[in-house]
Amino acid sequence: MKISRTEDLRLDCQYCPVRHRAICAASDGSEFATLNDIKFYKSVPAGQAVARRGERLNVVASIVSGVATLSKTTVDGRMQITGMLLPSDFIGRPGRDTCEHDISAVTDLTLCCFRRRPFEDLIESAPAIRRRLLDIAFDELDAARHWMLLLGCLTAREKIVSFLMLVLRRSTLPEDVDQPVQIDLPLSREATASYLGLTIETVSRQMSRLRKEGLIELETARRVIIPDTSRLEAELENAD
Amino acid sequence: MKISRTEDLRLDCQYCPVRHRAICAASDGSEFATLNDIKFYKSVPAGQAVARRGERLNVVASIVSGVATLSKTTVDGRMQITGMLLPSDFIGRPGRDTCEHDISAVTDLTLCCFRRRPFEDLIESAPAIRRRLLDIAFDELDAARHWMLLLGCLTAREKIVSFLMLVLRRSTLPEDVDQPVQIDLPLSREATASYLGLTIETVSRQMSRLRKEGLIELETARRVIIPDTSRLEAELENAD
DNA sequence: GGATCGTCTTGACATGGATCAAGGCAGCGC
DNA sequence: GCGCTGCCTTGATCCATGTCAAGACGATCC
Repeated sequence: MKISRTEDLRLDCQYCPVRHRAICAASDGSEFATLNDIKFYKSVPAGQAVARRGERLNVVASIVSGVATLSKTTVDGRMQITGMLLPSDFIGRPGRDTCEHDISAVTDLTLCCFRRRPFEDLIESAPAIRRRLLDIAFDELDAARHWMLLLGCLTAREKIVSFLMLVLRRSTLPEDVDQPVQIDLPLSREATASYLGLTIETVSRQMSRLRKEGLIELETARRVIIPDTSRLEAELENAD
Repeated sequence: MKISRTEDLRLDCQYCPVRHRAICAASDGSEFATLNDIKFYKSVPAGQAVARRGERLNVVASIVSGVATLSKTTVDGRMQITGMLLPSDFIGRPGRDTCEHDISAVTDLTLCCFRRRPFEDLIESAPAIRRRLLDIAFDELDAARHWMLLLGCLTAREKIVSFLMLVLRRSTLPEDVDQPVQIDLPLSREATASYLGLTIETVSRQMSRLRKEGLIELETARRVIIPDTSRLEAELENAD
């Protein structure tokens, strides 16, 4: 995709919903002003590719709103989603001009973009951004390795529960603990299956089973109610 | 593990076998001199833990020689090796004082260590080190995500072939292409199984099958001869 | 309402890899 | 030599998950 400037769509950074978690989180003063100055917003509609593997990618970006996936596909069509990108997550790699993954917009997406070259220069001169970037990279690395444990060792049921807990953690926090919580799954069954290294049928069956056991309720296929968070989490007592 | 200074064991960096691939690769001049100055070597015997998950780790290090693994274990004992660390690979995380993984010496290990705090300071003042560190982190992230494709989508046979190709790539380069190549597997069957998300029996069976098909020869269980590299690689035509 | 389409669920069956169990083989101490 | 011990291989069997197939459900359009 050619990412081009979407004029006018420029929220002032100080009102940005991901101000305190994104790449800019640790910046203030002139660093923050510079970021505010050189950023530009970009919208990507649901279903569209943000970038494809091997493609040139001359921007880096933070997700302001929406959900995207990182994925890889074998030549015969098997796909693995290697990351689910939620608001505040970072896209792109400074110092590398081609993209290692397919990046897809799962929902409509708002990206806060920076042209790669100026951003790379900024890294050199802006210590808070640089530290945040390094921290983001290592956090992502830890998360990826943790996901390897899930893919390599966990059962289908444990994978599903892990996924639900992941979505729960990244959701807007429930005000009351021990109250029933409602979460909206960001991914379709197909994408969920691909993320967990399962098939769509297995995902569906395990969800049904959790429902029959009363661990979750399914208001719709994508809207899940968790009556008792701790009981669901207890399903992971052996995993994790 | 308490990593303590091992005096006298201080090779001059300019003769270091991993000089051009490790964290120091991009450094020269005063940066390089500083690294040379503050580094200390540490030996870890085969089988011993370098660090355990959750443990405090006040050093970062490069592997000078030997092989180590990163792994995670579920409470009920299922283990996933999340990384195989070979000479020049980096251990530790600046900005974080506890270790996310179990790190084990597979063979006798020589580590080139830096105390974490001084190293963190160095990152701030030494641009080449900082850039190299960022690059290492992103490379590791790409590798981890690529491994997720392997764990989630590949068959046992494809996993084994991928592993053999990985070892081949990281081995001392064969002078002649299209000549039979001999590789020594750094991991036991058990560790290999854990790395690939398989059982030891499946690893053994797939190795035997590749042998019967003439794709590999097994001089011993750990020493593999690949008569025709391209034929083995062709086994991955659908994967990867 | 009915037709259509995409997504999800459910059932029946197949199978790749796990599990359980036995034995081989090399290295080492005696 | 002999008996360990650790690691690896092989065989028999099982089972969790994949595969194939049929519907169910909800949204949208007419």
